[in-house]
Amino acid sequence: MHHMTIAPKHTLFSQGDEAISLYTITSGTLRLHYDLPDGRRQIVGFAIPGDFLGLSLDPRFGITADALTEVSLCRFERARFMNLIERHPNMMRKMHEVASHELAIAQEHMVVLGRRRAEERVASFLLKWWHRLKRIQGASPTVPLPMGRQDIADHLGLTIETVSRTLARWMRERIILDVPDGVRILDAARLEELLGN
Amino acid sequence: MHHMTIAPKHTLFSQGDEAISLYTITSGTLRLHYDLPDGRRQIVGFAIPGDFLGLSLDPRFGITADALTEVSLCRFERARFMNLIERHPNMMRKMHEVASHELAIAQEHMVVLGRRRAEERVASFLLKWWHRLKRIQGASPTVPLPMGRQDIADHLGLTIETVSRTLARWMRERIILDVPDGVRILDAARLEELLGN
DNA sequence: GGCATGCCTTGATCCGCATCAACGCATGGG
DNA sequence: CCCATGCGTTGATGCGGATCAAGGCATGCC
Repeated sequence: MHHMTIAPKHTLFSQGDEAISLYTITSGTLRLHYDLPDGRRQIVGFAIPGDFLGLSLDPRFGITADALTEVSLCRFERARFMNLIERHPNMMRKMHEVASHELAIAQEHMVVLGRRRAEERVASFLLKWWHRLKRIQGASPTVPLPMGRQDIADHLGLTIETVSRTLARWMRERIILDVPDGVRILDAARLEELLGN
Repeated sequence: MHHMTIAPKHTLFSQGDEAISLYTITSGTLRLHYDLPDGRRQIVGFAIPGDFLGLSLDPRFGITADALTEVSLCRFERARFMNLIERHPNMMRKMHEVASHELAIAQEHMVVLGRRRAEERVASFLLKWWHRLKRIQGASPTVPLPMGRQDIADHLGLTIETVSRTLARWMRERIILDVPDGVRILDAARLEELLGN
């Protein structure tokens, strides 16, 4: 086990790399994405403190992880970690719990990508991100957005223009307020409504 | 542990149900879907013999599973199963392997839903389904499609019309051949090409 | 300062797929 | 048989979001 830090825009691991390590994040945000050879990109999620990376048992990473901010994390040599953990059923159970919870999250995101309209997608993203950050920064209505507009677009299956226009409209309508490096949520109820359950 | 059978169009479990059981499929096909209150539906996957259902540790099912064909399966009382399995690290490890593999599948499907065009989506579906069935029915170029066109559409984030037109075009172009309850793949290389890697 | 670079915004236009509509065809029940 | 029902196909039209294009505004380097 070994502490480490990576700088913004640097890559922790890439899709196809041998998955010899496993990480837990202690500070910062990463984006997790799958890249197509022609440049199209799908961000499958963002990782924040408390999250695990590489807990899959596949021999290679299926996705790329890179830092949006400065990121601190603990790195474990995987073979050793698995060895250790297999002696502790509770730990193993916990790992499985985390993995299967991530599966549920992924399935919900499929609904967003497959069946929701642009505005619903952005509302879904903003509300989910906000709720997720509560564990870290409490219930503040100010939501930091360390990812750029293009990242949000690549997470939601939209273009940067559509994301930008949607947020701009909400600012005009006083649903959100533009603040440095994020937004402040003024009318969460309205956002829930736009989400359309 | 207990064998059981369910009839086509019948529901095994619904989203929100208490997840007291866990299943392994021995024959037949199910669709797994997430429903929005307004009727929109996302099919997150199809389950075939060998697959597990309900191995998540969430107390409730996040999705609905219903039978497309007659389905046979083994049902386990979950608490008992988990109790048993925690004494067997190898089993637990296997469960985790299955869950994390499903997560990888789900992430790949996000790319399809978020970043691929209609024709690529259908090609992706057809090829993946075909490869998956090889484990069951060998390498035959005849692909049974127990799911209807609407199900394919709801899996791919398209409409039934787009799926129907795409398959019809491929039939005209002799890429596939219409056979009862499925299609025969005549030109797999062309499909791979249409997938665009 | 001047200029380049990266990121975001805003407007105009376009197009891929959804929507709307009609029809075909099988199955089953009276 | 007739008719209803469910599912798939096919064509015509429309629209939501992509694409194309231009400009704004930081930041940083020379």
